[in-house]
Amino acid sequence: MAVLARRVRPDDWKPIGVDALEANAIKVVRSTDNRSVIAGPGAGKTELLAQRAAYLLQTGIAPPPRRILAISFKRDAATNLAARVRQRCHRSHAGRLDSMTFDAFAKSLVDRFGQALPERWRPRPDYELMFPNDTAFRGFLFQDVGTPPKAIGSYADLQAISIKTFERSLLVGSPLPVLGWPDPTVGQWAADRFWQSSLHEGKKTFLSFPMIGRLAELLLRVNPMARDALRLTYSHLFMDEFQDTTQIQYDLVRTIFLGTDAVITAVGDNKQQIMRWAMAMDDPFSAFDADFGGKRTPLYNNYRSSPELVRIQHVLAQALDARAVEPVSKTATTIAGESCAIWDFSSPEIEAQRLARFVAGEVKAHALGPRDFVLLVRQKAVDYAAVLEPAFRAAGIPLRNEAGTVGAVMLQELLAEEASELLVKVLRLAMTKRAGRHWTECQEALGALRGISPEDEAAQAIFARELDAQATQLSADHPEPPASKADARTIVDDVLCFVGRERLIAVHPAYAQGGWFEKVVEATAVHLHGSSADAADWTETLDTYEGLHAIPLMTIHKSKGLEYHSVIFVGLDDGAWWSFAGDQMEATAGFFVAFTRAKQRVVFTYCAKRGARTKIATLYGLLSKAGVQTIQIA
DNA sequence: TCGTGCTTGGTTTTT
DNA sequence: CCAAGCACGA
Repeated sequence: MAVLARRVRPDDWKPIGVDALEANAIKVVRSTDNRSVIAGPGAGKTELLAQRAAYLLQTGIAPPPRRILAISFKRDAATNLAARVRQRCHRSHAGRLDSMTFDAFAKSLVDRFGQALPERWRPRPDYELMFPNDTAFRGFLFQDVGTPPKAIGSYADLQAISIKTFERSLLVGSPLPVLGWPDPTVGQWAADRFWQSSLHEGKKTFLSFPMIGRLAELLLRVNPMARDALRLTYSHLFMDEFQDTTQIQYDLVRTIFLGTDAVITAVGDNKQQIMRWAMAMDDPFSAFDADFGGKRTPLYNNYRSSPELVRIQHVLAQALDARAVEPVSKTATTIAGESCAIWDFSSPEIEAQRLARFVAGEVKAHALGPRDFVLLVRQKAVDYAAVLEPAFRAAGIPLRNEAGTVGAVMLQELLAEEASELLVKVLRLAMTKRAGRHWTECQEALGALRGISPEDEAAQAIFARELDAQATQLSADHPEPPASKADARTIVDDVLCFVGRERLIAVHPAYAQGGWFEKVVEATAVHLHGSSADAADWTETLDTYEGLHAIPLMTIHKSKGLEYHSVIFVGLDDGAWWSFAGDQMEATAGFFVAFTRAKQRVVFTYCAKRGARTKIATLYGLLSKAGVQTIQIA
């Protein structure tokens, strides 16, 4: 018998798990109208959405059986929000939040209703995903597309179309015309050829995510039943990282929710818009305010960074938005000395050695872990890793390139994969002592996969016994960490056998596509073997696997949404920032993102051997304006 | 086969 | 901006 969650009266509702929210945050949490929340880094945007979800669900303002749809741009953001709501709410409440990425949402619509599309736009039910690159589009435009009919245009007209224009404007730039383009230009004719051949002319239908987004919008436009089903389902919509919204995503939301009773909350930060290359709209907040009557509600607190860092951040923020308001830091300074400095080194080798010694010293002196630090670079993390890694190893701190690849998968991506997470959970349970915490985690994760209800105590007890037996068997079969790659693969296969390959694939649609599952499984084996190399036992192997004691190295893009005690940005020079002149705003936004990851300290390093600092003088100018000093290190 | 000079990619999300 | 890869001529 399920325990029912008690409903709270709106007046009695209090934020959960936080001391206080600022006035505007409370207003948004309790809002009954559409809001655009523009707030800087560390303002607690995700926390705000989690609190609002709790408020709507616990007070019944989102009345059952209606649900909340939370749309994020990245997978980890979607998972993160769902996890926070689960922490704060009863299962029966948290279960009425659908937190997913835009792409997952659009794909679910095409999978559910796609067969109701008019024939010319209907994908085959067994369609496959494609990730076309410039080469694919070039091949299509210069070869496969053929010659346009005379009345439409010439081959030369066709050649005049740039790849970017074709990919972004013609193919998916605007909503699809139900009956096709009535009087097509050459570009529209070519786009239609691409659509038709992708949909109907191959052995299978192949669709990219932007194409899926456009099909989802079309199917809701022509199929009012499907559209009304969604409108009925969702009483509230959240949109995270709204500054990164593309026209495709925006059009889809507009088709579903414009003119309905759904209450929309969009949160984001224009100053962190570093995804313009991925077709993010110029100013999605203004479009939202105009179309949906969104009411701007800024947040003024910064819960992440020290007052000194917030002061410097504001100097950078003003370069991105002249009207930016300086946030109020809610975090105390805990370090002695400068919060920010530029360190000027004579060679990359000396730089590596000094940085390693610095981090090792700080870790020792101030009870910090390697994970409190991050090494950020603009690009080419492998090249930096090659120089930094030996120095950090010598100082007793392993360095890990999060953007590095194991097998065919990027490390950061692999660790977020369900297959990899389950592997670690099962191995921790089976191979390490005092596995109490791992026991609960394992039982929850595997139980969910098997569809065992947490309330069904009898089934849980039977499953617990099976889990115990399997864990004992695993540790008997593999008492030591793998000595070879083949060994590692056997262990991974044994664990998957127990977890249930089919179950895993059934729950995660991505694993049914192409060869992704096999790639992930192979990568886990490769990484498991690699992690056992210098490890004395299973605990050390699994710690290394998860990178628990390693300092992370990553690009600015990968660091978005993360936070660290100390940020060390390596390579503030023209070389790394080659694209600065091309799009100053986007580059400065990247600089801002890097800076704002830090809670207490930011160090920039420079080395003349890597390049000059004339092209990015503006960035140095901003730091100097904020009073940041350059220190020569001999 | 080698040197020269030109083009291109790098930062990258999504099942 | 700079490194790598390519085409082309000697």
